[in-house]
This record gives sequence, C-alpha cells and structure tokens, in this order.
Amino acid sequence: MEERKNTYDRIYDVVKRIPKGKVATYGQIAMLAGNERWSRVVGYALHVNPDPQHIPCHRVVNRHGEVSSAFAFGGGNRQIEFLAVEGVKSEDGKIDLALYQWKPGMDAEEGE
DNA sequence: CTGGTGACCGCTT
DNA sequence: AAAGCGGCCACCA
Repeated sequence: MEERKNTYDRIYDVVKRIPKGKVATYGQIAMLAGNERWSRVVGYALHVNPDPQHIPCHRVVNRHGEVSSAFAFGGGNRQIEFLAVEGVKSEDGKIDLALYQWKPGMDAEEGE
C-alpha cells in the first residue's frame, strides 16, 4: 500500500537523505518531495522541525547558497559553522553550490 | 470557508 | 549585480 505520508513527512524524509558534507536548496528538496513549488512549505516544515536531531536542517540553504536569516538558531550564523565541520566550507557566508550542492543519485549510482 | 503568514523561487526593473 | 514584486503551496485563527 502506498505511504499516505503528509506533505511535511515527505519533506523531512528528503532532508534526512542529505548526505554529510553536502547541502541542498529548498527548491531542490521541494522537487524531490514531489512539487517544485513547495519551496515555501519546505521552509515552513523545517520551521516546525519536530526532530531536529534527525533532520539536518542546517544542510538546507536557499538557492543563493546562503543560510536564511531567520535560521540563526542560537544566535548568529552558527549554521555555517556546522557546515564547516561537515566539510562544507563557506565563503563570505556563502556556500559554493557548484561543489557542495547534493545531487540525488550520487549515493546510489556512480558519478563520472 | 476566508484571510493572513512564511527558514522560497523566478522574473522584471 | 542587487532590489522589488508576484506567485505558488500548506498551515493557523
């Protein structure tokens, strides 16, 4: 039987799939979740973040490769610090999506 | 059901 | 390049 998951659960599932050392954009997650236009819903879903311990919301950035201002969970862009620990280096507070943006399938299939 | 909001994205000045 | 505006979808009162 199909998993009648709610919109949020699907979003959380995708976010949890983000490998360490990689980042994904809200739009990317939205598309993987099922609808590309859920970008705002994705942000809202992470806002409620029922399981931050298993939901690496800090690996989620906007399409500019920058963390959201409203994030600052704890004060300041501490989120960037976490990414640095994961191996994702940021420049001027911005991440190079060309190098760190997660691509679905890279962990299931060999890249070139 | 209606109105308002939001951790966004895309296009247009 | 940056800023402004609208559009899209889901949730809350």
